[in-house]
Amino acid sequence: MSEAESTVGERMKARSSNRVTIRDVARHAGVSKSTVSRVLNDKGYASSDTVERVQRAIEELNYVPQATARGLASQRNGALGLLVNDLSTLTIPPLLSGIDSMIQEEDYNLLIAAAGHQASRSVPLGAHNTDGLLVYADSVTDEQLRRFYEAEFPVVLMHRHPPEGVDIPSVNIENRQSTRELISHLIEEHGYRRIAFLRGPDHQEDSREREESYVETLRAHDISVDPTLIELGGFSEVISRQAVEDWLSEGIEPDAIFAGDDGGAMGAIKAIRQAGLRVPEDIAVVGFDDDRYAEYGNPSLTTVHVPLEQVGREAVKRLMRLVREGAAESTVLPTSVVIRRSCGCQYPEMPG
Amino acid sequence: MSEAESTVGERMKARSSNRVTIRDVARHAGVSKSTVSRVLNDKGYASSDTVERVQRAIEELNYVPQATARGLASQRNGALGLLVNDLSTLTIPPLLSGIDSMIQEEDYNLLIAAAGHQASRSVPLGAHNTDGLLVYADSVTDEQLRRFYEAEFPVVLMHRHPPEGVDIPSVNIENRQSTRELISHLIEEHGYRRIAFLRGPDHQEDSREREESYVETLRAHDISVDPTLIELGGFSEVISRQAVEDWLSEGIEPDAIFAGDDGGAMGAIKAIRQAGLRVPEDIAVVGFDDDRYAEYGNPSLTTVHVPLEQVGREAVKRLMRLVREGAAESTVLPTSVVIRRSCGCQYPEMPG
DNA sequence: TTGAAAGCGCTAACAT
DNA sequence: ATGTTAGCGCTTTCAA
Repeated sequence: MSEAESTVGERMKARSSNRVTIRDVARHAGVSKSTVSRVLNDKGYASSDTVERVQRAIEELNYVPQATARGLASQRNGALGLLVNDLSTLTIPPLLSGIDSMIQEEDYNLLIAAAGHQASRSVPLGAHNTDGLLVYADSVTDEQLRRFYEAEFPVVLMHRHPPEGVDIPSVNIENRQSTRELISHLIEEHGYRRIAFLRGPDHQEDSREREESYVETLRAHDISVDPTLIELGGFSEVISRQAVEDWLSEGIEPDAIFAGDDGGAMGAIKAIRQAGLRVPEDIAVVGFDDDRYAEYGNPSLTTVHVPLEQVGREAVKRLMRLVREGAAESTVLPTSVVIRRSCGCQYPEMPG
Repeated sequence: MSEAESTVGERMKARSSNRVTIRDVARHAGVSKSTVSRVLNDKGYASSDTVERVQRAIEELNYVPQATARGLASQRNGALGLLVNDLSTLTIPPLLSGIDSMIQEEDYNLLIAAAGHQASRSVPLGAHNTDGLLVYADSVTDEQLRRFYEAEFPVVLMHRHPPEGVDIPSVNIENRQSTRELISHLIEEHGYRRIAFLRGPDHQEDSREREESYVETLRAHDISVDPTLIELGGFSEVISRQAVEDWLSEGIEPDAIFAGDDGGAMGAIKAIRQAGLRVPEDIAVVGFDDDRYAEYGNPSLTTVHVPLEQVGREAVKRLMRLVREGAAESTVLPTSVVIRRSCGCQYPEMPG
C-alpha cells in the first residue's frame, strides 16, 4: 500500500482528530509524507510542480508542523532559553527586546525563566527543552555552568565571565573605564573627595569591576578609601535607600554617592531628600545603566550608558554560532558616561 | 524478553549516545519504562520500594525527561505562550514577573514573542508549540483571535476584551473610574479647564476607555471638549513629545495634559521644559500606569497605579483553568489614582 | 525525484 | 503493582 493512499480506518482516524498532520497534507497533495517534509524543510530534491502542490495543500489545510514531533524526530528543540535573576528589573526590557528580535530572525523560539534567588536550585531550562542557553549574570552557579560546559551544551554568558577552566563565550560590558571617567569627573570637575559607593550583590561581576575601578580611581587621585563609605546597595532601590538613611542618621555625609546601578541611585536620592537635603547641592548622586527613567529623574541622573539591547543581540548571534558551528568568540561592549544634573552639572535640556 | 533487560546491541547504542533516556533509567533501576514513567508523573500505583529505586536511578544518571518526546506522547507542549506588541516597554517587567512566577508554580514553561508592529503576520505561537496563549492588548488581530476560539485553543486576553461573539476570558483593568477621578481632581482641586489628552494607539482599548472617560468627565463639569486638544501620543514618549511640541509651537497652551500613559507623560514634560515652561506651574501633566520611574520623575508624576504583576498572575491562573477545565472567568482589576507633584499638588515625600 | 520504513523518547491503554 | 504494546507526528536513511 502506498503511503499516499488511505484506508477507511485511516480516514476515520483522521476525522476523529481535528488536528491537521503531515499525513493529511500528503494525502491532500497526493504525495508521501517524506515529500511534504522535504518541501517543509527545503531539503533534498523536489520538482517545482510538487513543491507547489504541497504548498497549496499546506495553505488549504492550514497546516502547521507540530513542534514536539518535529523536535523529537530531528533531535532539536527549536528554542533558545534565557535565564535571568529577576524579570522585574528595569534593565530587562531593552535586553529582552534585543534578544527577541534576533531570535525571531533566526526562526527560533524564546523560552524564559527567572531563577529567583535560589540560583542553587536545578535550572528549569537545559538540553531537555532548548538548543542553547543565554545566561545573565549570576542566575546560575559556577557549578551548573561547568556541567553545561562538560555536557557540551551551548551556553553564552551575559554580564559575566566563565569560571576558571570553562571556555564559554560571553558578552560583557566595559565597567572599569567608564567608572574611572565617572569618578574622575566627580573629583576633578566638582572637587568631591568623600565619595561613597553602593555595592551590588556580592557575586555580580559588574559590581565588583565597578568597585575595583572606583577604588583605583580614588587612589590615583590620592584619596584614601574610607571603608565606612562603602555599603551594600544590592542593585536595589530599597536596600540602597536604607543604606543611605543609615549613613545620614549616623551623621555620615559624603560629598557624592556612586550607586552601583540606577535603581540604587534612585533609592539614594529618595533617602537624601527625605533627610531634608538636596541633590546635588548637598550630596551628589551618580548611577550606572542609564535606565529609561535616568533622564527623567529628579534631578536627572548622571550615569553610564549600557547598550543592553545590543548585549542581547550579540549574545543571540554568538549562541547561534555556537549551536551551528560549535564555537563563538567573546566580546566586551563599550559604555559611555552620560553627564546630567545629579552630579552637580547643568544638564542642558532641562531649564526650570 | 523483558524490557528491564538489555541486549549487547542496546548497550552499545546506549553508549554511543551520551543522552540519558528513560530506558537507561529503567535498566538501572531494574524496572520497565512504564514504571519509570509512572514514578516520573506520579501516576498510577507504585510500591514505595520501587519509587525509591527509580528515583535513585534518576539521580545517579542525572536523568531529565526530554520535553519533545514527552510532549509528543502526551499531546501537550508543557509551555504557555505570551504575545506582546513590544518587549521594550516599561510596563513589561512587572507583567513578566507576575506571569513567570505563576507559571513556574504550575510547572510550565514560558514562551515569549513580540508581535512587532505587524500584528497581521502569522502568530509565531499557537497550538503547535504551546498549550495556551496569553495575549496582551492588540498584539494579535480580532481575526486571529477568532481562529483560536474556533479551534478551541485556550487563550486569555490581557488589557483587551474579546471581539463580538468570541467568548475568551480576559483580565482587564479599571480605566474609566480612575480616569474620572484623575480628571475631576485636575478640575476641582486645581481649577484647570483646558485639559488636553494624548491618545494611545488607535486599537488599544485602554486608551479608548480612558479617552471616553476623559470626555465624559469634562462634560460632567460643563467643559466643552476641544478637539484640537486631543492628539495622538501613541503610548510613546517620542510621539507624545512631538505632539506637545506641535501644540506649543502653534501657541496652544493647555492648563494640563492628560497623557494616556506614563511614557507619554515623560515626553510631554520634556517638550514643555524644552519650551522654557515649567511643570506643573505653567502646564500640569498627569499620566497612567505608575511605571517604576513615575515617582522619581521631575517633577514626580501624578498618575494611576495599575497592578500589572497581578494582571500577569491572574491571567496565568485563568489560562491554567482554561487548559485544565475548559472554562475560566474574566475579571477587571481595580486601579487607583496616585497624586504626586506633576498635577500641581505638594507631594509629601519630596522636599526641596 | 519520490516513497517506504524505521525510529526519535516518551506516555497510556491494556494485560497480568 | 508492574510489564507489554502501540503509537504520538515528524525526519531521515535507504531504495527505487
